[in-house]
Amino acid sequence: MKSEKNMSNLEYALTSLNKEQLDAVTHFNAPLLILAGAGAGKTKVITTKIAYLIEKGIEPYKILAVTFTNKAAEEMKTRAIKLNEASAESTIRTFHSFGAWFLRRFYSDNTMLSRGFSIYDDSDCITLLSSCFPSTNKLTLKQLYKRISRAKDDFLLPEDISADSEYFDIKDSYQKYQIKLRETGNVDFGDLILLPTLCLKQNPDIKKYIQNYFSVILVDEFQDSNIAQMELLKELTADKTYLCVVGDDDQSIYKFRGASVSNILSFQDIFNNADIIKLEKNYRSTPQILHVANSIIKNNEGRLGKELKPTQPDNIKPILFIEENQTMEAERIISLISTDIKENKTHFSDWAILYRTNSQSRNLETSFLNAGIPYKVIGSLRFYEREEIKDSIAFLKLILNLKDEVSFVRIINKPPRGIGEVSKQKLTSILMETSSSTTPTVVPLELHFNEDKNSDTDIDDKLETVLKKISKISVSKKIKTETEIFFKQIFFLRKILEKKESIETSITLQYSSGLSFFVALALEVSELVNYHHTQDEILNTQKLSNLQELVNMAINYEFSEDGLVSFLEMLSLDTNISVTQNNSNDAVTLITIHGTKGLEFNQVIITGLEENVFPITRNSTTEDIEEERRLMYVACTRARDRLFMISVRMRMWEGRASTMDLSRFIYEIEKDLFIVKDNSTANAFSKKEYHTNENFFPKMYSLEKGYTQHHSKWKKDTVVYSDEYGYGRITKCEYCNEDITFEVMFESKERKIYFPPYNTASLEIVSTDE
DNA sequence: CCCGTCGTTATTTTT
DNA sequence: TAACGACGGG
Repeated sequence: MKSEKNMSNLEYALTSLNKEQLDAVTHFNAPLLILAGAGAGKTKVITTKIAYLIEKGIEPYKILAVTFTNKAAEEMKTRAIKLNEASAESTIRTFHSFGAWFLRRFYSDNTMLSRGFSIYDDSDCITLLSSCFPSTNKLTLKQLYKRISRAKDDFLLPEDISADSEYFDIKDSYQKYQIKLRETGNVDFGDLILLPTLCLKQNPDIKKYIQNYFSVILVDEFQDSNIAQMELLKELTADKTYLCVVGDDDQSIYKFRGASVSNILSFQDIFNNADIIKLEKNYRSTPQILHVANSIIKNNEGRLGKELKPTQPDNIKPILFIEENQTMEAERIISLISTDIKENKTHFSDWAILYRTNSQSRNLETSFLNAGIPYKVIGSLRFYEREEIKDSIAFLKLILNLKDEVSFVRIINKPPRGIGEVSKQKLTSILMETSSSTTPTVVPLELHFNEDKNSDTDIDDKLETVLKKISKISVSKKIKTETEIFFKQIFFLRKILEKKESIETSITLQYSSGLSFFVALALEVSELVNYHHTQDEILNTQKLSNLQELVNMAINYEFSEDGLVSFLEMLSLDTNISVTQNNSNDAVTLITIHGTKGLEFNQVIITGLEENVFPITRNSTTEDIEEERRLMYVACTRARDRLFMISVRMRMWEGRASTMDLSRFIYEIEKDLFIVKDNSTANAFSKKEYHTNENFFPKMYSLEKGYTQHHSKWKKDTVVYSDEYGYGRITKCEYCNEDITFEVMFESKERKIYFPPYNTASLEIVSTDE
């Protein structure tokens, strides 16, 4: 029996829908394509539909909903649960995380995947390629990787590529790469779609099982799906499966990544008797904003054709500011935001600043810092792409999968152990070679349910084998010793992870508080903390605090092998972790237009509206321009209340100051639909004041010397004060030889992990309870 | 093998 | 401009 509250939530949601939306929600039995314009209540329809289907008797676990971004999946889940708690049991994931879920569930030795396989990101893959083709330069490898990825998006395996294919020239390299990738036991992004699809095609039993398992499949942002994803969808869908996809051809902005709008166009051909419902009423933006958006997008040829119809009350017309340079651009933004907050008492978080390329966020950040405006940058300097984070992740990955060559090469000489390129080569060729002499299969031939995790051979035996191998390699004694120590560290941590109690050392781990302690311990043992700490002092960087952030992120994961696997999976798939300044919730959002898909803001400022910046026109075809135009359309339709656009006359671009032309998109907007404020006079310069004060940032840490006596200093129940988080109490201490790691629960309810002396400089002891 | 210096090059967009 | 790679001396 569902609780009354849920019933009424759903009922309320149903009554708030318009006719088309209600039709879409209650539609069943035939496949359904929903064509929904921006702001037409797409997410509302999908989430209500999930709740509705459950209400009508569909078992929640039988519902699969896929999206393209983690943010969207997250949002969908929360909203569906709000309407019906039972939908917590539904599978709501991104396409890629569904693929990972599938592969882990149907893991088998025959796939050549390691049990705890990890996901190589682009740069990992390029590293792998360079080990396949050592003499090829980076740029060529990058392009090669791009094309291999496209081939995977198009659902093409090396052996499928015929002489007349556009991919024929990369056939052999692709083959070699794929074999090498299988040898590492890991996967790339493309494999996350490709391998499950192949698995289903080749294993009728699994296909039957999974088609039976999911009886409803919902897909959001369908316009961004590629051929391989469509192929996967076909495999997942049986005749009796109810399939419903939602998309908007005008918002297709991922063609460069292999997305194919043909999926929408041919939907009715592939899925027979499919119905189509159009949602054209826009509930998000003012009429003035929609007029601008419509007048831009209508310049595209080859649309399915639909126009957003406004429902919101009138507001002011969008305004275009023309400024002298990028400094003035930033100042214009700051003045818009701060006057509005003063006069209308709006919040920083109402505002989003949109740009075409991540690099454009830099200018804005420095100006915001100087003006004291809180902001968060989504994406840009990807957290997980930072050197110290990648190092740590590589080490953790290696604990799970010894065959991970890319991670091994990355980490074996960090901190510097005197192992250079030549020795690395020798080590990898011996250590990473696959145990059996069987030629690796590119394609998984047979998968079975991963129910019994066959207890692998004894860990100590494995270590013995590795040590024996090392002893035979022709490298210096010093390197041998270092490598041995390295692997002993790995195996030691592996044992801790598996909670093999046989190790009686001075360790008293409580196996609590999630994965954080394990991550902290791994960073200590690997000496990465020590190393990056020293680097911080030399380079005046903040690597250590990033490492701490990584440790803290692990707190919600289970302290187990599975916990580590999911933690690493999240880090590879959830790439848009935001970097917040001032630790404030009320902050302006800085984001690329691609990143805003599915989001909405009260106030939107689109920056850099200049030719070659937006649209970017480097060897671009009409098709590319049309995609840029759709991007502009997405940008405009993010705004609820007000839309601002900024264009500058002069911009630092590609290393030099260049004179810019107004974006062609500006000329496409009919004149009376927007207001122009041109501030680009020569005297605009006189107002300019540069703030290039290098000493603006206080030193983050005044580091204590003396590495001893941490045991007695940091004890359970000690009350501490941190500049950043306020007052807190030490809730847990864990010891490993000389090292101590402890957890602080702050009054703000935030939990943080500390590993003295590295990150305790800003922590003061207030009192000890004794 | 390590690290510093000099010269080159770069800006799409992301799972 | 700044960030990164190639190269050479220690």
